[in-house]
Amino acid sequence: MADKSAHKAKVRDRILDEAARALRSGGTEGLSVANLMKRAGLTHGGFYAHFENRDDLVVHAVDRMFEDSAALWAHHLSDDKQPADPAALVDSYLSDRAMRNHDRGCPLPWLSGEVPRMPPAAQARFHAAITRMRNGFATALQASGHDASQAEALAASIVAEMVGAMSLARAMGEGQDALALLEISRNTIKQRLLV
Amino acid sequence: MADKSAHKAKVRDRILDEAARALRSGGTEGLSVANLMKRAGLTHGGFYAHFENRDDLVVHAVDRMFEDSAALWAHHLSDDKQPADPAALVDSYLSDRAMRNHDRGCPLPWLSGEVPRMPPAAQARFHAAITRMRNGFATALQASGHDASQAEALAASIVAEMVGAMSLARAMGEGQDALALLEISRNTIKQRLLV
DNA sequence: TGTACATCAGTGAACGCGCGTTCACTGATGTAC
DNA sequence: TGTACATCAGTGAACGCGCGTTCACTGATGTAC
Repeated sequence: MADKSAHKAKVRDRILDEAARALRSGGTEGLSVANLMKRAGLTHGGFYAHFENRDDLVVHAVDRMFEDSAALWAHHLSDDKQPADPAALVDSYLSDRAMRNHDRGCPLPWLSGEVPRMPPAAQARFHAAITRMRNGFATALQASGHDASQAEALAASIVAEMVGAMSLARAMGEGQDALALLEISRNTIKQRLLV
Repeated sequence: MADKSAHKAKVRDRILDEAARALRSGGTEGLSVANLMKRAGLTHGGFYAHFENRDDLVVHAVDRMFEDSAALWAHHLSDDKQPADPAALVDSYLSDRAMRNHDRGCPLPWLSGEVPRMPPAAQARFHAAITRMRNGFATALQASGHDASQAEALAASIVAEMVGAMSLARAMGEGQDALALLEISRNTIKQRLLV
């Protein structure tokens, strides 16, 4: 029994992992049940042993996406072991690598426009994730010497610029112009980080 | 003959207008030929008298969207009649009204994530439109006293923040928090506009 | 001016296809005795 | 320990549906004489 349910949890995990990647690179509408199950090495009928329906999957896949990107952020935010490093976070978020890795990292630049068409529970996850990002960045700003009064507004503004710059880089086709735009934003934001 | 082709052009225009609105609020995948033609008061079969296929429509609808939003921008950029007013442009771009009007205005915050899945010709339109926005804003900055050397980078950074702030506002559900985020970005950007 | 013909925007039935979902089934695994 | 039974993850055929596209047609309009 224990073995059986552990196996099931593992398979569900694999499906969610594939779903989170497919969602990022194909959008909500680009993710089909049959395709997803094939990617996970199963047939489509088995899907309903793991999820109530397609919407249920989308909600959990959105959760998974934000867990992944929260882990990336955690590297640069302060905890017991290390001090906060907002500049490194900016460099990482707006890196050439992050632009090219469509199926990893923060989904906001790719999926924001589709949020209003997602199931309500998934929309709530986006709201929560954005709030978490803003708060995390604001805390890091305070830890590196910014006034509490301005840290919140500066964090919101910078998070907006990061998401927008990455959106535009992708919309420009990820070529030379896109790389140049990312560099401009990295530099401009790091300038704004100076106390 | 003249009457007939004038009529056809008018109908095509109506289809494109509906398509541009549907594209903004429903995304590329949300726009179906049958639905669109019904909105335009026609049956789906007639579609192919006006467009080669669905991709052809998408390309022209993207053109139409950017024509619409270029007209909005023109109000605030310098020409023979008026001086440039970048602050007014920012207020207008990030207004509560712009957030709520899903089917009008600049499509970048809604559609950037879908660009890689659009027909190549439509992708090229996005690239061109982004370049036009950046250049227009940079010119306005120079006209209001910024050094040529920094105007370009500042324009790119501000355009990114505007697109990102509007993306996030929509992704947050357009409620109180979204409005607050827009206000923060408006204020932060206008601060950055000061020479 | 009136008639016969040509054009072509628009109609609506039909197509093949992929979608989300259902369901009777299979067969490996865990449990009871 | 060995056997009989129950469970249930996963299979694969089938469903109804909306999609993009095709095509034979209709009927209003423009042209030729």
